[in-house]
Amino acid sequence: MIGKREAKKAAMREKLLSITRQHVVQHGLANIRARDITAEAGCALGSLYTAFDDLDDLIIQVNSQTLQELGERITQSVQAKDTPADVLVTAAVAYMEFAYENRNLWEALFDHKMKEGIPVPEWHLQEHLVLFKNIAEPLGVLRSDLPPEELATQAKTLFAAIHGNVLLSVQGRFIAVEKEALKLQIVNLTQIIIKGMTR
Amino acid sequence: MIGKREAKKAAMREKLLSITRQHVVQHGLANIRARDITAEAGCALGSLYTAFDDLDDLIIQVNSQTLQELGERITQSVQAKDTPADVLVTAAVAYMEFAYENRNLWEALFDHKMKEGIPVPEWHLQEHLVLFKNIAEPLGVLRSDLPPEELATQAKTLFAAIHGNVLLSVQGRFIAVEKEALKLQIVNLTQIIIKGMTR
DNA sequence: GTAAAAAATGAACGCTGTTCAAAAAGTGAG
DNA sequence: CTCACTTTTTGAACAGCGTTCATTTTTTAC
Repeated sequence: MIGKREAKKAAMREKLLSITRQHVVQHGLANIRARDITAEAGCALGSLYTAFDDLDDLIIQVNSQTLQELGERITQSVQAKDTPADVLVTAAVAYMEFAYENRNLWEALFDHKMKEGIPVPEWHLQEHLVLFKNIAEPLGVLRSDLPPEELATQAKTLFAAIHGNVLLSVQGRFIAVEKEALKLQIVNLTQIIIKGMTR
Repeated sequence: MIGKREAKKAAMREKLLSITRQHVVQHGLANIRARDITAEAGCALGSLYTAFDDLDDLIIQVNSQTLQELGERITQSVQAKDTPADVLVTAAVAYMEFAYENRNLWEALFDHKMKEGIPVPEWHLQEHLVLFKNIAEPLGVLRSDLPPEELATQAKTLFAAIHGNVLLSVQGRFIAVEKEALKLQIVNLTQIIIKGMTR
């Protein structure tokens, strides 16, 4: 009976993680409580701290999952597209749709702040790069004249522009909250920027 | 000696407000504590709750001030500009510079969340409209063919695109943190979108 | 079977925003 | 000025939070 400890520990981590994820989905990041999570998991309050460093750690794990799913969703959406412009518009729409359909998970990605002085672990920062993964390449096809560094900057600019629109819309700030209206807006903006960038 | 009560109450509000504002400037929204504010004001903890409804109310007052200053800054920056494109680029740069030079105040505008179930007061939502005030008009000159409603949508899209870039940069997410680099990026993006929108 | 190692437990700690009974201060009439 | 009344100030108290830690329980290896 070797490895029973590790198995139980891994099972506990998984249980706490999935419960936390579901809690974020249903009640949002702001309503995550250590006591709620452990109560629902049927374990003691302290067990959370043998499975994870602290709540920040636990939430980062949730966000890590979300980023992976988001990345897969975007990658999958651009599979059948052939023109670079098509890829970019499709990726932007996929991003927007994911945010809209998984509002609380998506908001947690950007609302979560580490406690004072503790930096976000490097491996998790790296995970955020999936957000550009599908942008830099098609943009490179459109602008083969640009040096890689400049291309990366433009890709980030494009992403940030789309992100800003999705953000203000999902938050219900100023912008239309309706999904279809936002989709049109995102397609419109993406095309505008592509045209502007490839002139 | 009439109105001494009102005067003291107003003075207390002003004192707590300015101290809170300074605290946000120096330590950020996340580090605002009722006990710190009242201690620095030299009054009892409970006094905060006769001057303001709660911490959310106090923070909204700070944000209200910030929005007013931000609005004035943008309005002032576009005074001498004559072409619509010039106005838009200048306003975008002014927005970015304000965010950069008043990072904590600016972040508080978008980081602050009301407690569960309590909506942001309508008058404060209205204050956010200063952010477009200087966008819709010059855009209307460039696109006199568009109906007002469509124009408003485009203005919001433009603002959100710029906002997204400023946000990710100020947060140090992905994008360049250097001020001059961001400025170039903002000018570039704004021009791209103007071109794309006025084709 | 037994001793060492790891994990689970939940009471306790320190901090938070908010409340509220009591004390203090301001107000207006006589 | 005095006195009743109203409003504000006060800070102890409360409920809730994340986190810690001595104690107990479980797992491991011999």
